[in-house]
Amino acid sequence: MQATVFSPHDHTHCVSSAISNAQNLCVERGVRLTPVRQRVLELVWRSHQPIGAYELLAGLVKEGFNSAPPTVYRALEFLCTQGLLHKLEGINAYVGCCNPDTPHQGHFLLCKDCHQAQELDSQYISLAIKLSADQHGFEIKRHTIEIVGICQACLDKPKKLESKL
Amino acid sequence: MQATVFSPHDHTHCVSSAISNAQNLCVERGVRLTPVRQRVLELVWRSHQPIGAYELLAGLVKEGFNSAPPTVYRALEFLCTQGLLHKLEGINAYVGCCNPDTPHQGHFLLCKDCHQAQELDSQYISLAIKLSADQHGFEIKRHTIEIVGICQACLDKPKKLESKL
DNA sequence: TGACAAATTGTTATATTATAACCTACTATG
DNA sequence: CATAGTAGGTTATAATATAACAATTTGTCA
Repeated sequence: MQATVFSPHDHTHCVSSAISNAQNLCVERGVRLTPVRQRVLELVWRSHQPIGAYELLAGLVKEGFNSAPPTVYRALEFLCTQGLLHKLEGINAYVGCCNPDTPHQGHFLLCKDCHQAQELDSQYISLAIKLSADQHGFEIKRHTIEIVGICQACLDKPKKLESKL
Repeated sequence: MQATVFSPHDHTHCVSSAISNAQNLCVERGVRLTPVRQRVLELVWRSHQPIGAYELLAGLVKEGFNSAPPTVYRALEFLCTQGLLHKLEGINAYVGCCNPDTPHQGHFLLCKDCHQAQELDSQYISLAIKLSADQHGFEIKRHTIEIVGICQACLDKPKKLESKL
């Protein structure tokens, strides 16, 4: 099976490579990855799970940024617009995008147990959606695909201790 | 093209048939479609668009129900659990389900212009999602599919007046 | 350089969405 | 009618998000 967020990996590397990739992209696009924006991006990537706006805010404040909610929401809006993050609508949380170079809408598997989010890259899903929309003469602007369930790692885990209590 | 919410139709009939269908279903299932629950269901169906919890609350209060937010959220939870409504996560709003007899997850086209929601019934989307999840050994509990864009009716409409101003 | 325009962030206040906790009233059943 | 379970009422507050305006920084170009 391919590597996923559900399997162990060097997350520090994920973070640093995501940041440097973002820096390059922003230079190419002539937009500014300001300190606040970069810090938010790092905080999202550093989290091993989707993370909410107010948790990010707490992170910023802890690091000396003099921030309030609008600061975070603006940074999140910028980062989502640039395709560097995706928002998970079902849980009001944000995750880093693994492939921001080619802008796209995210499709996600969300584990109810470990709370990790795995971004999918399925041509079939995109195609099926396109077909359905076309049948209705509907012009797609964006879409949200969030699949909630239990990931393989959690399915394989031994049952919780509570069963022994 | 098939009839959709985007095309004109007798909405009064939609409402009354949805309610009587719901009444039958609840009897069959041995659950109670109480006055508050039925009223919320009617208000959702009567709206020509997805409708939010607080707007529903206002409707209840206007009709003499002595209600507060928990009342509405409880009714919505019941109705969603029974498959009588779907929640649109992207806009925190609710729509009636056209086929509550066979429980399912909704797939929606949401028009940015007229704000109507069309529920899809695409085997392809369901299949594509199932395939992707299976590839990752992921067990699906539920999913959210929301496609935002412009519906055919709105695409066909003459351009807005503002272009003449 | 200096001055202006545009973009970004700070700041305060508030809107919107949702739930916790506890109490009361109703409903079905024996 | 006693009572257990379900539903709704009530108050308070949590969690999420934005409006509006001021201050600051950045880029540009005369």
